[in-house]
This record gives sequence, structure tokens and C-alpha cells, in this order.
Amino acid sequence: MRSNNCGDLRTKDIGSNVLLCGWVDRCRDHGGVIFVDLRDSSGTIQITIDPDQGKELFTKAESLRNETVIQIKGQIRPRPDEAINKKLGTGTIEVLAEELTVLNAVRGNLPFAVSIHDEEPIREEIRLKHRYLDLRRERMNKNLRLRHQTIKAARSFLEKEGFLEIETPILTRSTPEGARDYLLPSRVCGGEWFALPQSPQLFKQLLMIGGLEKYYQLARCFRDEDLRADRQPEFTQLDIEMSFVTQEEIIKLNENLISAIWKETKGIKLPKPFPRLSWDEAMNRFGTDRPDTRYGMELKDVSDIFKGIGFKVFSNAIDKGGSVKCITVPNGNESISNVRIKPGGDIFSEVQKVGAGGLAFIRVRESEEIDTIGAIKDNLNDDQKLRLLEKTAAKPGDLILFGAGETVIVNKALDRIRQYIARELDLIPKSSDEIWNFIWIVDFPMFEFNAEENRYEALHHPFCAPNQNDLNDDNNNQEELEKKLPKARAQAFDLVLNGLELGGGSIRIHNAELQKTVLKTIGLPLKEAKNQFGFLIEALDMGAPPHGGLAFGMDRIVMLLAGEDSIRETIAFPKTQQARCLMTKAPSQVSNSQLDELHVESTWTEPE
RNA sequence: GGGACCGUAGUUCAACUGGUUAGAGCACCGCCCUGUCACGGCGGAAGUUGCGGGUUCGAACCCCGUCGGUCCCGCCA
Repeated sequence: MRSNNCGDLRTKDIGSNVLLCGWVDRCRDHGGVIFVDLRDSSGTIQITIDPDQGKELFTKAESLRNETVIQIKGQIRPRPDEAINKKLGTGTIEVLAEELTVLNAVRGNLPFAVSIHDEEPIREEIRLKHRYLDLRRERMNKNLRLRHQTIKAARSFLEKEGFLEIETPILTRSTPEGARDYLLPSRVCGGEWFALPQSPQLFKQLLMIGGLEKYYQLARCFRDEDLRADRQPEFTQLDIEMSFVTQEEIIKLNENLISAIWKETKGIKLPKPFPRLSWDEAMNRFGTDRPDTRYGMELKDVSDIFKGIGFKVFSNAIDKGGSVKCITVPNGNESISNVRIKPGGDIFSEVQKVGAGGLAFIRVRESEEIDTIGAIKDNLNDDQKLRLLEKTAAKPGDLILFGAGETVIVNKALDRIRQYIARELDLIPKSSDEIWNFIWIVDFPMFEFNAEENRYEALHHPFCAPNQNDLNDDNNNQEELEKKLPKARAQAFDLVLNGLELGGGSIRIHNAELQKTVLKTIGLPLKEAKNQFGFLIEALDMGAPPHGGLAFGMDRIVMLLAGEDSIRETIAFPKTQQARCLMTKAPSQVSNSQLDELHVESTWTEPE
């Protein structure tokens, strides 16, 4: 149907006869001569329609509208010197049209302009409703190409490393813990339900037990939870698992994998090894397990300085086992007014969102003078003042913001305003600056205590192996194991890039007894554990090799590579925050007979 | 489950403190134009101001509800 792609043609093609297909990107009708920018996925080229080529051709060209699909037969010729367009790869040449076939017309109004020159923002609602048109635009076209390249780079790297791409079931069973499942009723097995996988976690472990040794998959995962800019109900993980490996080996392989992706897609050579931070240190210095290290304002724990101080907000927090921490905003005296820190202010609202009661502040003036509320100033002696200035390294002009209370809340609040202020004061390098701060977070705790439910919960998932150094040397002492396990660190790790979690992994448990103990620790009775995970526990006793792996969020990786703020920009057909597809109008109602067949009855009633 | 912002022509936006006929660019339709490239010129058509209710002499604007979209909290091993 065509001889060339529009965007590939160059000066060297002058004189050749071509047959091109594509969309009318734009027309410029001068009455006597008509220029048509013809666009296909490779780019655009100018078609010139000259009245000398015949009346029929010219009349047809006059009626062209944007996005009409046409086929052009013609000859490549050079443009006149004064008509060369340097902005276009094909700008030195044009096609003199000899024949024009309209392959498909556009009727009615287009919901929005597709033309690559048109950078007007369009309401996302409309883009999603007519996603096929949106995909035709340069932004989405580019992002999906990038996504393909990313996947291709990963595949070819893993292929070279001897990995097998293996598919795992989409129809599987529901398991406890973790996110809410998407459920599917079984027609054949009445009253029973499949679940869509939240991840192929158990299957990939069973593949290792099955002796496949090196597995990967671009796995679609499903979680029925509320959405965010970086969370969709279905998303894609690059899922990897290996046998006979240490954590160190997994990390090294994946640094190479990530480097290969960045090399292939951006032409960037990433410095290796990536820096590492223990989970403890990340929480202390940044208040989060996914720190953005592109800017400073690290958290400082100043509890020791303020212990017993007359300012009760601080001393009470410390007495109750919490802490007082702070961040120092460079030149914050100038850029941040008191109004913004006090109730009603935007920065105050940020800490309020995560449950903090308020924000204390100290403004550092010239010659070590400080400016703050009376309750702090009156209770702060010179020694404390000096130690504070030393610990924070605050300079005249700087603003110190304090969080006091439960350490968890303090960390959350300060992490939040650290990010908020960095954005507000423009301290974060632009995505176009291409600063890639990868960091491994290692030594996660095995469990987190859930005070409300009075039980431990797995921080990653309950299949992560504990760090042997944190357990007794004698693994056979079950009592000792159960005592030490809750406080143990896991052989688990996350890869973080510019404050976003790209993926995580761990060494898995390959010993059935240890697996049972871990499940017991998170409050799953043996009977229930066997019911849910019996197949895994049984398999572990049949020669399970030591194994481990990790999974990357592909949508997020592509989002960062593309410099986008939402993974929706990297997914061809994403869903809205209500997990709805505006194009197909899914989810939709089904007929009663369909429900009957599935032995299901709806209890849903329309709200009044 | 909760908080915030948004919804005006096909589209992107405007419309003073609530004020009389809701405007403009692009797109669309018609006419003119032979070197433009976001071509240009002249003219035209295009609106249930998301929807429902209320306050008011009068509502795009204020209030209540509702639908949809976005961001966030909770949630997401």
C-alpha cells in the first residue's frame, strides 16, 4: 500500500517515485497551491498539490480536512532554497502529488486536535473517552514507543543472562493478606471464585522449585484498591526469580538490567554500583523508605537536645517515647512566611493531612540570634541553642521546622513537608535535567506491628527470608526462633529512584518449618495457613532450592523515563480514578441470565 | 470512607461584587489567495454554562444535592 514512511525521506530520495499513506496533519490552501502535511507514525512530510497536475486532484485536495486518511502517489523533489524548513527532518524536500486517494474521511467535529504542533492541554476525561485519537498524538505515540523499547531492552538483557520467559495463570485463587482481590465467579464450580493475581509471587517460587532456575515475565497484576497517579487497578510488573543466588547477586544483576534499560532508551551510562541505605537510616534521615535524594533538607533527630525542656510539646513527646525531629529550609526566612506554617497555612495543612498536630519553627537570624514563639524561646538555654545550630548546620536566614510526637507521625509529617517545600521552592531538578538518583533500600524489618489489630504484619510479604544474623545460630530451637523472629530484619530490598519505588525483592524462605513460623507470626493459624498456602509449604519440603528475586513496576519505570507525572501516560488504555474505562464504559451491567449461570445475585441498589 | 480543586460552543479559555444579547483563539461551513509550514484575509454557524433543586426582581457566578474528572489521606503484603 505504500513504498516509504513519511518521516524517513531525505534529500537522497529526490527524484524517486513514492506511494505514501497517512493522516492529514494540517493543510495550507493558498488557492493556487495547496500544502498538506502528511503524517504517519514515522513523522510528517509536506505534500505539494499543484493545479498543473490536474483539476480532479486539485478539487479533491481542496476538500481535505485534518485527520483525513489519504494515500499519495508522487515524486520527491527538492524545495526551493527559501522554502526549506529547518524544524522538519524532511524539511529540505517535498512530494509533488500526482494522485490522491481518500482512504477514509472525517465526519463531524473532532473532539480535539491531533496535530503534533498542537500542544494545547486537553481535559483528560475527553482524552480517555477518545483514547484512539489521543494515541495518535505525538505524546502518547512517543510514550508507547518508549515503553516498547524499555520492555525490549529488558527482554534482550534477560535473554542474554539465560532467563526463561514463562507465563503464569491469570485465573487463580484468592489468598489472604495484601490488597483486595478482583474476583471472578466460577460457572462450573458453583459458589466458588477465582481471583486475579495481585502478583505471580507464589507461582514464580513454584517455578524455582520446579527447577527452571531463571524466570522472568511481564506480568499483569490486579489490585482492587483506590487509585493514585502512580497506581492503576491493573498494572505490569517485570517479575524476576532466580535459584541459588544471594541478595548481593540479585542486586548486582538488576543494577545491570536497569543500566541496560537506561543505556538502550536514553543512551545514558548509569554509575554503578547504586548507593545503598538501610531501612533504618532511610527512616531516620528522610522519614520514608523511598527517599528522594536529589535535594537536601534531611531530617535531624534533636530529641537528645530537647529532653526535659520546659516547652512541653517537645518534652512530652520525648517522655512518651516519641521524638523531636526537624528539617532546615535554606533561606526559609525569606521564602516561607509564618502564615504558611501556622494553622490554616498550606505547609501546616500538609502535616495535618498525615495526622501531625502542628509545626514548631525557629528562624535563625544574624550572629546566632533566633526568632520563634515565646514558649520555645523562653525555655531554650544557650547550650541547647548552640547544639541545635550545630546539629542542623543552620545558617543565618534558614528556617528550622520541627515535628514532635510519635516517631512514625513525625517522620511522615517531615517527609511530607520536605517534599512539599522542595517542590514549592523549586529545589527539585526538572525531569529534563535527567538526574537519576537510584538507591537501594536494604535491611527492611520482617514485620510491622499493627496496634489496631494487635498483630504483626509482613512489611514486604510473608515469604521473605529473615536475616540469619538476627536469629539464633541454632535454627532448630523453635522457641528461640519465635521469640527473635518478630524483631528480625528481612533479606528484602527496594529499588528507589528520585523518591519513587521502582521495585522490590527478597530472598525467599525455602524451608517449610520457617515458612510456617513466619505465617504463625502474622497471626495465621497453621490450619488456615495450610488451607491457603498448603501447596507451597508442601512443595518447600520436596527439595526447594534457595531462591529469590524481585519485581519492577514497568509503568513507573516508563513514566520516569518519559518524564511524565502519571502512569496513565504510559498505558495505552488506562482507567480513571474510579477504575472506569471511559472509552468502553467498563465496568458495565450484565444480563440476569449471565448472573444466573454464574450462580450470582446482585445486592446492589441504586442510591436514591 | 474522608479532604481539596475542576466541569461554560467540537476544543482551549474569558465573562468585574450576582446584572440585562455568555465572548475570544483553534476546529467546523462559505468566499478570496501560487511557496506556505501553528500560512493569511473576509464572512458565517455553533451554548440546556455537567445534571437537579433552592435563595434572589435577576444565577455561569451564592447555597444544597447529585454525576463525572484530577490530586491527596485512609487503603495499596
